[in-house]
Amino acid sequence: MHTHKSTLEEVAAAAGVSKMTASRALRGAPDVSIKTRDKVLQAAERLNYLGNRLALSLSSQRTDLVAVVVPSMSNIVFPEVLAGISTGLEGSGMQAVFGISDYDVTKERNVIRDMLSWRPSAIIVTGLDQPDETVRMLKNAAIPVIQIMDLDGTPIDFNVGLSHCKAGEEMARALIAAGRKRFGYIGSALDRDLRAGKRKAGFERVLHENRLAFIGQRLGDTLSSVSLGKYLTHQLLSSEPSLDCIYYSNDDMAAGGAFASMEASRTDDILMAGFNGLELAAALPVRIATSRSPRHMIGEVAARLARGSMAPNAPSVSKITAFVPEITGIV
Amino acid sequence: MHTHKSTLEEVAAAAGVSKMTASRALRGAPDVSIKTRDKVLQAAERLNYLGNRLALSLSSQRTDLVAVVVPSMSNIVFPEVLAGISTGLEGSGMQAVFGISDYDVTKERNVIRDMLSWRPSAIIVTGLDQPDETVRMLKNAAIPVIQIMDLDGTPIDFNVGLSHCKAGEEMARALIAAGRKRFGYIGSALDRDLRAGKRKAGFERVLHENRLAFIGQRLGDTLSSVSLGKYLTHQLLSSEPSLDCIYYSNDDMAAGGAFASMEASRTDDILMAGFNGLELAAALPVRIATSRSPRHMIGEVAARLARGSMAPNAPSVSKITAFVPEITGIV
DNA sequence: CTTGGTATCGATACCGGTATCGGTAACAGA
DNA sequence: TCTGTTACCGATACCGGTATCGATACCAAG
Repeated sequence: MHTHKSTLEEVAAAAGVSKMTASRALRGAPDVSIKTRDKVLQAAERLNYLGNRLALSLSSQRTDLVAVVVPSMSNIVFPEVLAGISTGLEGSGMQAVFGISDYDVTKERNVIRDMLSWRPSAIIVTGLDQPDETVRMLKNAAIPVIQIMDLDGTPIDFNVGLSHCKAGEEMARALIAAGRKRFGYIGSALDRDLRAGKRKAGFERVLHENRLAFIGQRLGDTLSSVSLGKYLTHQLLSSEPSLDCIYYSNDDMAAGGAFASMEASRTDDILMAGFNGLELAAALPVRIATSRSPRHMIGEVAARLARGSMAPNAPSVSKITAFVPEITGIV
Repeated sequence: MHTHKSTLEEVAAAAGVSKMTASRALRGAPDVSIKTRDKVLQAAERLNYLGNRLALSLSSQRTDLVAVVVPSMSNIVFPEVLAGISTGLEGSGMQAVFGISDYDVTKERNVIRDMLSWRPSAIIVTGLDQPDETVRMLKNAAIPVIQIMDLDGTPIDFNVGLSHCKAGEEMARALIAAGRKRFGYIGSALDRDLRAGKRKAGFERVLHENRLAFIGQRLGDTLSSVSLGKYLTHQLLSSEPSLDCIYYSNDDMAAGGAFASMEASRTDDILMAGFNGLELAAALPVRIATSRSPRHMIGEVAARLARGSMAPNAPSVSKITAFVPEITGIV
């Protein structure tokens, strides 16, 4: 199409030195005189030389690539984790490569396999509920495996996140302490979003401890969304008007619930509770309860672990980094 | 850490054949007997063999990598584009690699350079306002360059998106036709988000054509968010109570505006207009106007172009794919 | 029995860099 | 003058695959 991609060999020839010397000069390695270095740099500039990381990585046996597998890109949660990873990797010379699993274990396995074949220096995956085969593959890769978001399970190497079970429990406790008594639940596709399921289970456990239970619930089968939350809330409110609190699978759904409560003029006697602590939640005209999950921070910590694993004198980092979500929005 | 990564050579040895034959067997290439193929496959299975794409790509001179550079991950727009790219690439054997530029041209240049050094088969970048140096680099890469989101400018190779100038113009025309007369504007960091600036410019042009102008405006200097939109709207409404319509840099900001209008009990006499057509916008308890941008579709089309560029018999695709955003929410 | 075609496989040369080690020149000290 | 360092540079062997071409075996046809 356009011009020709120049190689190190050509740069070396143009500078009148050997390939090896050119390589050293461009990398700023020692054993190169100033004069030679300048000659090479100029030649590289002139030829628009752009290194070839394939060759570099193959030769040096390190890719400085961090593979990242997340289940979805359709709500803001995982993109924020990715942003966190991106910041955390900044200045390290490492590159993140992302893959999406669509909450599908088979797809996840394939994505992970594809990523591993690039021989990344570390891999970050979401959750720790991978099937045995996937775990075997990950262990076999002989690189640090960083499992994020979830803490409820047995990690392979590193684990950064929070306990969704506990998050659900704490939210239930806080709501009960605030005097709520008649609970409903609204969620979507819990068979796929395992973490939402764990939150619900934790919530329900505490309800039972207090001789309570969900009076009514609605489960959607599509991806979570504000509209879905709103729609299901209207349904639930009309069939169970006595509810004074609804727990949602996440903040998107809860925001929809808040809108529904406004439309039904129920904002004063019912409280919606979600999960994530989205920016949106704080701006809503009606207060909703939520657990703030440190998404960006989880990404940053995961990135730091990936970087650390490259450092020769890796300080002994803790294998598990646990965050405790702060609950807000309960009057 | 764990086990040893096995190579093709080892698989070949274990199967009692040459490296070359093993390679052919694993790729399903011809010239391999069924019996030999099975032997190799079994050996590979036994050794947990995982191909090495670095070596593969270096040797075959094609990476099947699609580099993608987006400015941000902190609102849902670009993640949805990435999701679109991901779906569009599915089944093609191509892998997307993402980079974030943070709306910073210098950072964008660096990210692009880093990505190009992986020798991707195509590159997708956001917008067509790259500085000359970056354009030169992109052209020099000798791969198809796909510029997305924006149409207002001169593309390098391919262009998929919509005209933000026109989007602004059309929105203004629609709002004026609906009887709105006293306009305000609320945005944020327009020096960085060039497309939002173009929409504003288009909007303003039409206002002028109709002997109108923004009566008041507020510009934030942080990233756009619902809270920021709400905050600035409260400010603007109190200083310019006569407004009957506010144009926002995007839907996040406009949603914040909608919340502010509710809190100020102004929902009946003022209309908020945004851009993107977010899912959230449709669920809001108060209607806002918006232009629906086909984010997922843009990603899919871009991915298709990236795939097509690999096909030997590339059908002559149009260099420019233009979308016209549909305007909704105007009563 | 020779010839020719087909099926199957392997040897060798890359791809574009880096690691390693050895060589040369210049300069210091004995 | 001889020897030992140090600074600088290049030849060679990889890294782990694929492309290419040639070799071998087998079978049918002449």
